[in-house]
Amino acid sequence: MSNNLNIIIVEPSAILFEGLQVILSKSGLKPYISHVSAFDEIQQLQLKRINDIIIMSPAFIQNNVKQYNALKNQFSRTRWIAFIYAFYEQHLLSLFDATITISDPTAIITATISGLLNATVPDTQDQLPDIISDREIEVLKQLASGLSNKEIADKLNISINTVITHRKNISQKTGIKSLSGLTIYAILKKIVIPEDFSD
Amino acid sequence: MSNNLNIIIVEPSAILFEGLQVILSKSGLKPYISHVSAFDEIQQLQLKRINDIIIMSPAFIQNNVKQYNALKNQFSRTRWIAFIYAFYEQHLLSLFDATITISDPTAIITATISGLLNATVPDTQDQLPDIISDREIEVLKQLASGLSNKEIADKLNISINTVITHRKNISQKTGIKSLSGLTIYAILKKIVIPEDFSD
DNA sequence: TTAAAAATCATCATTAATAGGGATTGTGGT
DNA sequence: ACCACAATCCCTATTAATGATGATTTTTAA
Repeated sequence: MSNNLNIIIVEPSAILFEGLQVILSKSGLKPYISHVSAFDEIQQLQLKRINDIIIMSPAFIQNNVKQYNALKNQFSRTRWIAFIYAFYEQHLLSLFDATITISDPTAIITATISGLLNATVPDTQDQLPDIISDREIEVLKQLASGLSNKEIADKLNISINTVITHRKNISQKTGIKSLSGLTIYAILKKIVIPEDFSD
Repeated sequence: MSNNLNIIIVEPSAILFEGLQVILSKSGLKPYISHVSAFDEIQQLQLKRINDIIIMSPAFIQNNVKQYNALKNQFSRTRWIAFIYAFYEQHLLSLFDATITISDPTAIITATISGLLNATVPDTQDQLPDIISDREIEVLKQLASGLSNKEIADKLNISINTVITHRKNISQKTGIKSLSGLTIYAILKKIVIPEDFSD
């Protein structure tokens, strides 16, 4: 088995890419590092070896899990490392083989990658269940944005009864009954972004 | 005026420090860069020149605004740049002279620093006002946790009328009427933490 | 080609919340 | 002593939301 380690960093931020590159270069793993800025560029790559590692933010796959799973199947020997600098849900992180955090010291990062290289390839093919439907997400979004059932009905051009039904289904599926709970759920699911409401 | 730029990066993350250092080195500003890991270490530094720049996360001053303001007074010629890789409230960011985001490209970062060096020193001494009272915060917390007016009344051992009044006052002070809006406000003000509701 | 979801709409009774208004007591500051 | 504000309480009318139950029409996946 060839020994040269090939790391692809998928990261639009110059700071993060450069920082990771420096840390990895210092690690003693002597990796060949390449850089792509966008998730879509991964498809153009040729990844066939067990020593291929992709490091990227879970943000890329957040609304793209299907495409990610397809890529994982296509590049079955590749190891995928989540590079975390914000909160992500556990089920998203569980789709990766390992995680690196922005605050990890060099030693931990090196150990994480070494650990991956020595480990056997796991084939847990967890699928994260997108519990709630597209329309329900739309309703939840409006809900978390502060609109009343009536306002949502008007905005989405549906009857208020439909909104109420959607809402009931959302509550049933998530087990969350309170509006504030649903709002927090919407934030955690990145259906709404708190920053957008700074006024 | 001496021309040598002195940048102190206050950043515990090795990745972020290294990344910033690479970007800054590439910038053409030819800075002398030093590294401290903790906020407290700033006090030990000797900063007297107008070409001293501190780059650090707003997280350091979040619960420490007084100490930060004291340092700003002590090192009055120093420029302070917020290094952002998470959401921070505007009033916190306004305490800085400039901001750098993790996703900023090299050119923007260079321009930000150059801009600071050419600008006159502003002396806006904003203090962040805590608009809502202790009891109101308590009510808001319960509200954002999903309790109804009645439940809050029972939990805090007050009448439901009092809860409603508190709530009215909160809405009046913040200008936010919807429960979801108040929930987001509570999250932004760190009155509740979304991660605590992962169930 | 079916069966299972998703998306739509509805009624009725009950409970919760909102928008007004007003009131008392205590405390900290000038 | 006075003012501002926090914290407490109350009322009424109106609007909004919930729970329970039911149904039809599209989509989607096996």
